[in-house]
Order: sequence, then C-alpha cells, then structure tokens
Amino acid sequence: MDSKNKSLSKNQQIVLDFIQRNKKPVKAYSILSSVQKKGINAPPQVYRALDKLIEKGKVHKVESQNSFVACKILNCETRHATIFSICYKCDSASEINDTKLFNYLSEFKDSGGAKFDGYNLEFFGTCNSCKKN
Amino acid sequence: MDSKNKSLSKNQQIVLDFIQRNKKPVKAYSILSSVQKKGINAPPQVYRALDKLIEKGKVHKVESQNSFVACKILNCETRHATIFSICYKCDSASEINDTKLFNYLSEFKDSGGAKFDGYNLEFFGTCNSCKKN
DNA sequence: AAAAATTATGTTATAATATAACACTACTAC
DNA sequence: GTAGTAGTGTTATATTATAACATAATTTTT
Ligand SMILES: [Zn+2]
Ligand SMILES: [Zn+2]
Ligand SMILES: [Zn+2]
Ligand SMILES: [Zn+2]
Repeated sequence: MDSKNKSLSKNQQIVLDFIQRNKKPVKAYSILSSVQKKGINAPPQVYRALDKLIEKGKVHKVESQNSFVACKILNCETRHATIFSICYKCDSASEINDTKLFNYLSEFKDSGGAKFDGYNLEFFGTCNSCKKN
Repeated sequence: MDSKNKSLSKNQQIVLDFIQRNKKPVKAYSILSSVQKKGINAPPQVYRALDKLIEKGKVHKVESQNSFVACKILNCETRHATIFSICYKCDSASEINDTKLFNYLSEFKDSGGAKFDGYNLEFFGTCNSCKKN
C-alpha cells in the first residue's frame, strides 16, 4: 500500500486538522502556538508531524515562504511534483492541478536525456482577490 | 537602463566573487565566514548584498536549500523566472537554460487566463557525477 | 504471546537562517 | 551645495529547524 494511505498518528492528525482549517499556508511556529492546547509543546513535535504529512502527500511545503499548506487534490500523487501559484501581496497559495503542465514537467529531460525524480514549481503573481483591490 | 547592468558596490562584489568561486550553491553564513577577512563582519551585510545581487540577476536563491548560486547565463533575464536541477545526493544545482521550457512557463496562464509575473522551478534528481558513483 | 523492530512521543537545548533598528557615509542629481 | 538615494557598520533579536536522548506505543516476526 502506498504510504500516503496509511493512517495518521495523533499529532499528525492534530497538525493536519489545523493546516486544513486555514486557507493560506501556515508557518510551523504558528501551528505550534495554535495546537499547544492539544498537548503539542515543542517544535520537534510539529516538525516531525509535518515531515510525515509531507511524506504521506497530505501537506506540501511552500519553499519560498517556509510555510505549509494542505493538499486539496483528491488522491494527490504529486508528493514530489508540486505546482503552486503564490500571491506576493497576500501570500495566499493554491495548488495548480493542470494535467498538461504536470505531464510536461514529468516528462522533461535534462540535456543528457534523463528524467528527474520530482520537481517543485512556484508561480508568482497577484491573486484574483488582490487584483480587485 | 536595466538594474542588472548597474555596477556593484564593494560588498556586493566581494560576495559575488565568493559565490562565483564556488561550483555549488553556498549558504549565507558560509559566505559570511569566508569574507570576514575582507571586512564583512555581520549577517546584514551579507544579506543586503545578496538581496541586491538577486535584484540585479547576478545571483539566484535556491529556495529548497536556502542557498545562493551565481547565474551563469549570459545576460540572464530570468531574475524572476528561474529553473534549476538539483541533486539530492550532493546538493549541486545548475541552472537550466531551455528556451522551450522557459517560454512554456512564461506563457502559462492560470485558470482565469492571467499570466504570472514570475516563477521558480526546481527539479530534483541525481546529477551525472553522482549517477556514476 | 514474547521478542524484536519500527514508529511515534515528550523534552531540553541549540543550531541555522534572516531581519529590525539605528547611526553614519558615499554617491548621484539637480 | 543641498537633497535624495544607496551603501555601510553594528548590535541585538526574530524566525526557522534540528540534535540528542529517554520513553512509549504499535506492528511484525517468531
Ligand atoms: Zn497536492
Ligand atoms: Zn492575494
Ligand atoms: Zn540566471
Ligand atoms: Zn550529485
């Protein structure tokens, strides 16, 4: 069975619940302060949960922000192939689910003709909400 | 005149020289300890130089590594449109200069039909040198 | 079911990355 | 030569992430 279908531990579930309640990506220490009432007391507990959630495809890291966002793609297979659009005004991020782009990147070969194992693509722009304002 | 053609300040030149002497991406604090003999004493001096060098297109940040690498593309226009291949074994990174992929990403439109202002793409795999070993 | 292996937890301390704030200097531009 | 902008030097601190170690829970193997 694929690891992403394994069940979640207590701390993993607590951290995932919090991330999923947020529309925008959240920071590790923001998670920490928000889940202290649930008995998570220290950074390693958060970072360990995050590591596992990322492995299981439930959460992605937005590298340019050092923040974490829940995967909203059903049966996300893109644990190591993520595409985001990020608003530089409000820091919102949404995962792009574009099969054509996904395939284009998955099939991309380096100058030696070898495929890569994964990729992370972050587009930057203004989100629809910020465009209006 | 484009800002990337502006001349470099003393600290910017010192930091760029060091980055260019390294094949692999370098960390900010590694830069700092290496240029202390040149009179750069504190983190803000390094980070300020890095900010400007990035603005000027001389240096790119490898987001997944929090490291910095010199741009090796002549007259790099890709200040906000960077593509890297990163080896997860040895952490080497090289900028991919593929016109087709570059154009594909530059022309990519979100679901609302709007183009983005920039992007950063990081491919992960094993570099040629690590494949042999 | 007992032993072994793996995964998860709790905790303290510390490492690594990055910025705030302030005083001062150098270099344009008009 | 005054005003604006960019750069420097410095101290302190904020933010992000991991090391290390002890213990507990769960799963796998025998
Ligand atoms: Zn996803
Ligand atoms: Zn926005
Ligand atoms: Zn470049
Ligand atoms: Zn390598």
